[in-house]
Amino acid sequence: MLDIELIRQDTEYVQDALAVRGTEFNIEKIINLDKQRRDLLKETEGLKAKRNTTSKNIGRMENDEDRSSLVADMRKVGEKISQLDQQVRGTESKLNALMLELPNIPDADTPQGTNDSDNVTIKVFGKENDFNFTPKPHWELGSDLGIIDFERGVKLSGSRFYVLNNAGARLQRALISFMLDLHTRQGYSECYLPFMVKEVNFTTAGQLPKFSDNIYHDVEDDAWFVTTAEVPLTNLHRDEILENDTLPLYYTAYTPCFRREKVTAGKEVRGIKRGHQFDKVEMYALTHPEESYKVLEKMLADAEETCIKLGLRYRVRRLCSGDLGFGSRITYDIEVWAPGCNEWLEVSSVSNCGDFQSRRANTRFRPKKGAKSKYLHTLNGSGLGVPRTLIAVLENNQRQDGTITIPEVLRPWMSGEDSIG
RNA sequence: GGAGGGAUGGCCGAGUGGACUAAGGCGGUUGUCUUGAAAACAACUGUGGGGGAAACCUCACCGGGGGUUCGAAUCCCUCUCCCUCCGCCA
Repeated sequence: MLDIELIRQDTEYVQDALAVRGTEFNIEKIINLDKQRRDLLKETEGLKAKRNTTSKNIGRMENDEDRSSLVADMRKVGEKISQLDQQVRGTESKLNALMLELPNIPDADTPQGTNDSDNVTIKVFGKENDFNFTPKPHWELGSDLGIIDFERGVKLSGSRFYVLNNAGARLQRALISFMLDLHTRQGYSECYLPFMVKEVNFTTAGQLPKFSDNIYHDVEDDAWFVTTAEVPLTNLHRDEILENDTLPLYYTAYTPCFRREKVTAGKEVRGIKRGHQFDKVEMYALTHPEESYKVLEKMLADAEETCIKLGLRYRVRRLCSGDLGFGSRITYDIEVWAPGCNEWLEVSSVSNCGDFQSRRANTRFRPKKGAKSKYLHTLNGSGLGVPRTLIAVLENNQRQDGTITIPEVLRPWMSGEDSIG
């Protein structure tokens, strides 16, 4: 959510700043509703003040005649008030609905562009693996080794679901444990979250109202399946005022992620790259406004370290304005190289949302004892998406005979074994 | 799923239609006293919105929403959550 005061006072700036996202937004309508709201408030509150003092006087009055005449007057005032209140409510809900549809203002450092081809690669780390054979894609490796079962996944749940067996299942669990332990050492506190949350959590995090098509939910119980741990984490401190010295707060959490993505079958969804259910370890931070850019760099470095420790070749890209997420001001993507699929796979998105989510969530901090509370900044970053990391681990560590070398850092969770197959 | 009991400020807790401008206590902040601290005493001590250059004025908020009334923490309806008991259950 943007600051209505900013929109009011610097309308042109907001209009221009949002335009770089490539969509038009009706700021003027918001300005008008805001004006209308304040005018109505002035009127209705004046009447309420009058009624309050008069009602107090009525309680003290002895003279029945004066009394009943005032009561009659106030009855009329009351009718006018409830009429105006209704108008206020109507105006506010219209205004709020429009405000919720405005995305965040991209940071000055976010490059302008229209789609992912305009994203800017700022770093490539690691050398290309020197295979003296043609590396296989993971769907071949996985099927041959009996660790990924696509057919039975489809039997159970339909297309884009799979079953992991034996070393495949263990390797995924190893990755999750490795990531959580690493992030804990990096200063994040681990938490286990509900995988179903109420609708309001999605609005707060900025996934609703815009992305309702992508979320699985049960209407009867107001239970919405998380699309990312970012959603519950954004709401962990909803409606709270945090003490100054508790910031920054760092969290890490593993959750499955459920997404009703409507991507047509084909190269984009081959293998385990894009399922309706996938695991992810998330990093999240709540910070002072003036610290969020420093924390953004820390979180990027922390996500990179995950790739480095796993021995994966990766690149870092800065997303352009047209590819930027709804709530983000600035985002780095990390992509790892998968030699079997022959492509870069996005395994992490690290974003600074500024106060966009904290306004929606009403999460504030108090800069000093007795001072006015302020909205804090929130950041999120994957650390990392598990299936794609698994793909990269399998494809990069394959040997000519189809077996896999298990990366050293994962062996503690693989009973010390050094290979699969 | 059934029956009953609850929800009041940072915390405890009083409050059944008009002085609630929410008692009292605890906690917190500041001050007096003190070499310093403790104790004692005193004052202050919620959130958000609107107006205003500011001082300040004003509105709303006693779990959420709606209603009755000139006037609601208080009465009515409804929802949520918590507790106790019964049933069911991995």
